[in-house]
Amino acid sequence: MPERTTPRSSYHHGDLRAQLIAAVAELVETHGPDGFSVAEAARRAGVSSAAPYKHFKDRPELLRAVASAGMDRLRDAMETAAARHRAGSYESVAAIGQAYVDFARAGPGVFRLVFGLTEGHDGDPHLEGKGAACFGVVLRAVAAVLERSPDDPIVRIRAYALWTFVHGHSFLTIDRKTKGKFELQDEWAFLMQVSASILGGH
Amino acid sequence: MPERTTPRSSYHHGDLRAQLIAAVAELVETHGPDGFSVAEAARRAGVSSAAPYKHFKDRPELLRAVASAGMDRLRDAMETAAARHRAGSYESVAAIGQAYVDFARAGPGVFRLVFGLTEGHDGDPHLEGKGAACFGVVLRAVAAVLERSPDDPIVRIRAYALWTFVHGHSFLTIDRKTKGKFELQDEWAFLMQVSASILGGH
DNA sequence: TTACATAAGTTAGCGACACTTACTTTGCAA
DNA sequence: TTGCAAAGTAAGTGTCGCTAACTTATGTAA
Repeated sequence: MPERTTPRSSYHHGDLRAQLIAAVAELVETHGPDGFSVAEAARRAGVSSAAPYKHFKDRPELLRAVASAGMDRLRDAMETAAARHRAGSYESVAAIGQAYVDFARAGPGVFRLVFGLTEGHDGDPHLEGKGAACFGVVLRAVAAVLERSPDDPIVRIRAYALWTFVHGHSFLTIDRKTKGKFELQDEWAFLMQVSASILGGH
Repeated sequence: MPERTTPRSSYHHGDLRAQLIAAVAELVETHGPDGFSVAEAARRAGVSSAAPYKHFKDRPELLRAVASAGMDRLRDAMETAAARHRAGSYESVAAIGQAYVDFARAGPGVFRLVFGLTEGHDGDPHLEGKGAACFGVVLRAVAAVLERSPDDPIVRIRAYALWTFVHGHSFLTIDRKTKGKFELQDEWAFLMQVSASILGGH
């Protein structure tokens, strides 16, 4: 466990904000969302325990920044995954779902943070905007399949149905509630089948 | 905000364990999972801050007890809901889902606790058993619809698909990510449609 | 180049909390 | 009645969140 990633030569750190976010993301992953402390993150970045408060108002704001960064990575992963398939194909939709699940599996702590943070942080417009952007990726993919506008209610409700499915599967997966019900290749088949079933439904 | 529910007459409390669990459940609901403190719970129960440690090893064990009690209530609600409909009907399955969502909406904090606790509390056999019992309710209902054994792989996978759907919808609902996509009566129709679609699928 | 406002660090300290230890009160069983 | 274990208390330790007051570096304007 590295006490400090890059030893500091000067009085000023230069990259503290980003390093704090990274440290917290790591801590959340290993010690759980409540098992992290601002002090410990500061220690890892090699600064005093008061330094973080020059960059973040308080502990929740730091957590929110981690969640925000996580959402950026999630949206990026979804977009990349979708782009690997023909627009309008079931595969493109399933791939988005696969990226979602993979993201959750790769960082359960951050994933939980991203989707469990609305608790005390109600209605942060910044975070809500990023959430909407993520949903937008799904909307566009579904719209392409159905050959309709992303604003069409039918598109929205089917996209939502897909989202709930994938979201639930992700959560149950990282909570280990699945207990060997699915193997890796089965998961892709599962996602494809669900996508087709929801998008092809009458 | 009541400082103490039932004033204590004797030195011994008599019902501290249960009152602590109730106090924590309330605190989790209002202040979030990390916004509660053992000290505050003790204060509400009218005892010293050291008293809880006569009943619970540490903070996580107290949280686990709250989650465990929550799971009991959830399973009970699911069973009650299922019993209100004919065994083998789609309604019985949808009703289980509705009970699940209602439970989440009624107590988002506890719900999140129940399904987010596997984080640091990996593999508590007690909790896992209760989780399996909840899934058992779904399994039996699905088995009745499909007229197969609850151990049949087909039953298990369809029950799992339903679970992911309802679970995802619950989470997105309490996270307010739905933003007026569904009204109350629409939700029942949604659950019925999904149940029929998954259980009636080829 | 130099002056200086400001950004970004520091130490010191307060109150709260998790948890321990040692002590006290009480109910119950022999 | 006595004695013991269960269940409470008070006091203390180390950590944490956060603030206040201070110091150091940096970029800009004269």
